[in-house]
Amino acid sequence: MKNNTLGSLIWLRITRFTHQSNLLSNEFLKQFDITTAQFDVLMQISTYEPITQSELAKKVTVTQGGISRMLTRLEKDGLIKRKQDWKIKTISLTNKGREKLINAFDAQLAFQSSFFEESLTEEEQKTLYSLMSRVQKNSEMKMSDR
Amino acid sequence: MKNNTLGSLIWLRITRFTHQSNLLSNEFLKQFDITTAQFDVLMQISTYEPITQSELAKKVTVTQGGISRMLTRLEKDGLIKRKQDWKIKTISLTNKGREKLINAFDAQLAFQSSFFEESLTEEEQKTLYSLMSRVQKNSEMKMSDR
DNA sequence: TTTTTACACTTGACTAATCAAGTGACTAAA
DNA sequence: TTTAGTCACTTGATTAGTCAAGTGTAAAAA
Repeated sequence: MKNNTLGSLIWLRITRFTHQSNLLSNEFLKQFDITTAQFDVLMQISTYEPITQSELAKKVTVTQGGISRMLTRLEKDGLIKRKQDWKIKTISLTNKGREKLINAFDAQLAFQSSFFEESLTEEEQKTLYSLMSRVQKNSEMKMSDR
Repeated sequence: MKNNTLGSLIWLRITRFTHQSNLLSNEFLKQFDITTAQFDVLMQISTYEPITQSELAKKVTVTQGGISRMLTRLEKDGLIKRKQDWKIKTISLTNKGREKLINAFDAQLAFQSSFFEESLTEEEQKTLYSLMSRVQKNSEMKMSDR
């Protein structure tokens, strides 16, 4: 077993950061009685509603099965509604869901941003964004040609 | 709802990348009959063995409960062994676990690195590493003072 | 000596995701 | 008109994690 590569060190940092910031974010969002994953889904619905489940699944990069269960939970909490239109199901926010999202939106974005604003300058954040964009696009490409 | 901040855009890229690269990595590691999370744990055990469960939990940034379940799975597969020493349990690799890790190690590190090597220059990778290190350390700090 | 405290670990209830097999409804070929 | 196919969605089995309450053992206090 040879030594750690630069790439594997970056990978570890990114993985750890994602895990930690997710935990902190879930803790933060508890005041709105919502999780990070749910916030993500609600955001996408509010942007694209009315939207089908399969389209939504693609937007949040989750499988059909994953989105099905997630929506079941959100529906149970009364945040979204599914309507059987023809043979597909159309998703939209309920008033309760819309309210919850509006309440959480600014706070959550500020919270997410704080991770970077606290540790990097504006210039460095721009650099990080451009580097991560390229890395992420590359992995997206790898996903599609499987 | 005001517009997206720079930080929230970075956050999205990082989150998506982590999710995608994890899926791809799990797919890749199937040839070794192991998952990304398991590889991570085996790596830490091999570096620090013999190690207690609570120490290990800290190394892989997972809760006590999480590591307990993970080790149950790894033990069931015969990759690690737990020994009740005094009142604490000491974890170490079995021969099977050590072999599996040695087999997968180089390939997995090369796989992880490929994400960055394919999309960034050596110089850019160094920049990304230094930026992500600072961001991750900041989130680690936030984790500890809760 | 009994009782409390502290620590290491486990477990139950839950969220969130995967894959793969299973429904249910409409569409097109036999 | 029956049959086969396709598409959108659901569901069962599994992995992986959280939190919080529970268990068992050893040391310290009563």
